[in-house]
Amino acid sequence: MKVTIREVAKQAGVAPSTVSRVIANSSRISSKTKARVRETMEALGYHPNFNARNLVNNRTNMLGVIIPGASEVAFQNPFFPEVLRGITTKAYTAGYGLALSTGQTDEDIFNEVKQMVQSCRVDGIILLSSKIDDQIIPYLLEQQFPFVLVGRPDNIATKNITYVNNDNVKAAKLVTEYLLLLGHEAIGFIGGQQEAIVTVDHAAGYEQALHNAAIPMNRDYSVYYQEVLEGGQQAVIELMSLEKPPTALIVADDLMALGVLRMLDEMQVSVPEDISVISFNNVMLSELSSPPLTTVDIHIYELGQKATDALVEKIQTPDIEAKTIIVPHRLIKRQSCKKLDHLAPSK
Amino acid sequence: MKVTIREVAKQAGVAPSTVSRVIANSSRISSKTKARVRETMEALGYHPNFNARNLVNNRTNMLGVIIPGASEVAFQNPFFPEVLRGITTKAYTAGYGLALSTGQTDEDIFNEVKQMVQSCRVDGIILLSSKIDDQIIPYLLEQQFPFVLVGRPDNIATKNITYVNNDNVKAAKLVTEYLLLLGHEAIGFIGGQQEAIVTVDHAAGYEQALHNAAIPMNRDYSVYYQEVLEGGQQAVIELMSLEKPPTALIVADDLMALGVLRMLDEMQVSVPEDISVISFNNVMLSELSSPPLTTVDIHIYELGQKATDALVEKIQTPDIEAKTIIVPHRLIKRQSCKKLDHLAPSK
DNA sequence: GTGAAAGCGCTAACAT
DNA sequence: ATGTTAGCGCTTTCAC
Repeated sequence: MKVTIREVAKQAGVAPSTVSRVIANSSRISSKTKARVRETMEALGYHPNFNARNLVNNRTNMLGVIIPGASEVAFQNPFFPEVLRGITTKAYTAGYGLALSTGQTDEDIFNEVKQMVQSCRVDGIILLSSKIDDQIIPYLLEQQFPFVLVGRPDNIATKNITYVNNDNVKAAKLVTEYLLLLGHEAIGFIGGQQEAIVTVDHAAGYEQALHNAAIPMNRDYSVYYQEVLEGGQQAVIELMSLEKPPTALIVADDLMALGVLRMLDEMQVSVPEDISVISFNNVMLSELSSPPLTTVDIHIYELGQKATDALVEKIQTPDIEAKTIIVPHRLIKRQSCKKLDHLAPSK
Repeated sequence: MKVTIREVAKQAGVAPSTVSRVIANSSRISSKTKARVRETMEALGYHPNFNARNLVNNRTNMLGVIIPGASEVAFQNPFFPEVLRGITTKAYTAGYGLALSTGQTDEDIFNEVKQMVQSCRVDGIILLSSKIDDQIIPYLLEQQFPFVLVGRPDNIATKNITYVNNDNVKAAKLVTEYLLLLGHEAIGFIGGQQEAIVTVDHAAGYEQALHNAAIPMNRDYSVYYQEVLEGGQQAVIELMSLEKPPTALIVADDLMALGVLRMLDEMQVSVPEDISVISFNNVMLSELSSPPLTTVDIHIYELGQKATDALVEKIQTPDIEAKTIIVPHRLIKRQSCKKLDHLAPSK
């Protein structure tokens, strides 16, 4: 059936070990033999058996990519395809294949990770965003298995974790300060799922900015929704029915912001005239909404690339020390925010 | 380092083969031994070595997923994450892992496919959408390697290809007829990349409908763009600057339609009052645009699921004959289409 | 510079 | 019902 190293050897009149050395391009094989062997490999259509190599080398040249929570849900958000793009390009150039997690529940996924690790399916793992009380990270640490995290660990103090993240606290602070500068004080905060670390960080940045501006926190102004699209819509209902509704909204994610815009539109509240909206991620679609969204570009693609680079490095240099890579963010001003009216010159 | 089958055997006082049989849950092992062996496996933290198994079994329990063209570009479109979701769930329940292609150029990808096949990296392959003159399919056929195609083969007559598709001709016809019913005759067609089979089918359906309605084709009304977002925008410029611009637009994809809406908005052309827009896919976002898009739901998620089911079946029953699975489509009427004014009762 | 042989961890005859 | 043994296809000492 499949052509093996022995047949190549026989055909080329050398020993199997020689063929193996040719594959590895060993320096102690005469270029003449190399040429001859390569020729027969070509002629016979030889391809090394991946599993046999893996078995003896204890390597797979595969990277595991763990999509958190339900990939079911995750894939609804352009964040994941976008990191995947970044991962993909770097994995390709580094010569690694990608194995995707398929589990839907946290438990399934944890089992998959164990599988990948224990059964030598992958050489390293990329964890896409972490949640509070995650059990995967401690496990990987204990196993001393190479991995990188996109996002940050629950407890920053935890040593030996290489992660690639944005400074989400600062980004949220920036966004809040921007709205404050525009004269808004009643600023609503629509966060993503509460267990997500990014949500925690966003909330922290938001609070810091308000605190620095000496604006008292209004608990009613902070709401959290897991569902991206419906979440945005429900959040608007919740916030806009307050006695004193906010004049500006910080939204966890562009997609969620689209839901927000939609609901606002239905309520005949116009953006940015009646209310300002700002969000995070700068997903491709954010410039296509009406109005185009003011948002924070977090360079998702780069997160994926940097994570992959770091992982490959870690695999190839096991003793390398853990790194923290912070990808910068950037405020993209478009048309969804406006100075609060009573501050406008016309007043 | 890792604990092997021998150690479990020794520890449990049995032969390695017995342990192997316990793993396979062979019926000819006493339940007493099974229990004992399982216990020691647990105690020692044994996990079977994936590569060793693969080597002897010639299976990998992995499915290759080939993202066409540049995954770079592909991932910008929600279509791929969405099929992936479908694939993911079914792969998980069937006990298969997923290996993603990472190549960016057609050539890279073709090499990856060859790798996957020749080096026994995967048991089967899912091809996500096909192009004209694709070289992968002939190769896979020649190798007699299990694969399914999402989309349809270039030449339907080609035998032995299992594929999962929509009836895109019919869908495009439906859409055109719907617009005709609304009184539109000047109907623009904004297609995706011309080499994509889906584009060819869409164009065919569009032409059929016009033909049946005895409306002469206006060549200027058909334009093709590869880029999803900018493509939509450019297409609008091209079509709207015609002497007699269309009163309705058929757009290859929801995302592209968002680009179309955006540009129309900039031109102060209002949808659906001034022009009707209809598209394909019913991606989650399509109901969030303003106005919400009338579109054809092609059940992308189901395409992924069905494809995976078919592939798994094919792997497990190699001699099964090729199937064609057509996933039904459905017109989702929202607010982007309207009766042409001169037909309205007020006229 | 090249060959012979052992072994990676597992499974599947073939014994018993 | 369980043990023995021979490989799967490759790499890698160790000889020469």
